[in-house]
Amino acid sequence: MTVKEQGDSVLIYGVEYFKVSQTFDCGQCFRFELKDERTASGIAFGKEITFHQPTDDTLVITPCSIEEYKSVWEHYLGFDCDYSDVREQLLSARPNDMILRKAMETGSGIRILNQQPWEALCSFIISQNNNIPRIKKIIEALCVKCALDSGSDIKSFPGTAQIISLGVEGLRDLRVGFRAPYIYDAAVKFRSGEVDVDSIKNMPLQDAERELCKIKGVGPKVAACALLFGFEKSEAFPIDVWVKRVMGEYYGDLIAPSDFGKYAGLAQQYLFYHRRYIEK
DNA sequence: AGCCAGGACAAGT
DNA sequence: ACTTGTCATGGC
Repeated sequence: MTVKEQGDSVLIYGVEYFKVSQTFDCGQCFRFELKDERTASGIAFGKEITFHQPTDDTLVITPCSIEEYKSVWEHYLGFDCDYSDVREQLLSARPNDMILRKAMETGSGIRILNQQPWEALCSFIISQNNNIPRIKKIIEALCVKCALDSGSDIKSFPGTAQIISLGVEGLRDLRVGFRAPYIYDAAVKFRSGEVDVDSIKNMPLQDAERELCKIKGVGPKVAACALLFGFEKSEAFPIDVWVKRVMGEYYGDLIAPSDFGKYAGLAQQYLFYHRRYIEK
């Protein structure tokens, strides 16, 4: 991939295995909207940003400098990862898996985003027993409320301190329902360091999961999502209702996450996307 | 109108 | 160790 600066944008050429539409509309992040099939706008890392893909192998990031791309967006987008190599490793882990092959085709433009740990965890606590449109709505309301309270002009994802000052009742007012004490407990444990981001990143998967599950309202599924999307755990494998369907219908429950190897999380995302795609 | 949603938890087998 | 009811809310 080659990168160059042009005006207030960064242009990237030689993009592979990436589609704005699939990556930002596959249920892994909740703060981006598709303006059209080739454009997504939203907020991440406290910055308003637009990703536009005029052709399949070109990406335009606005506003952005080369330095910002290198320090923020390259890793966020997973552009520092060789997807043709990763996909080969997936295929060699499952040489005769025609379902996975098919799913890798339909979702070939999905990349796992590297989101900020706290945002990922908090978002997926909100996601439990909830649907994607409403998850987005709640997160937006939360960000608007906190931006208002702090007098910020940009709706950054609120930090743990802001969540704590909202309090459980303040969270309830945002219609998060029974998740209010969960979000609050997560903020407290993150802030105190009882749950520590850096040490979790350095733990093996099962230990990391156990750490996150010390938070009230965080179970195996929410933990797996946070680990995959926010803690760079490529082997984390979230099992929600859709993936459960896939595993039952296609594999007859005769498969385990570890069968997909080191990049099980990406396989999961392909399968999740494919199964929901078929439904529509 | 009623079922369901990127679940977790407590209580009951 | 598995099942079941409950939780708050609104999208479809």
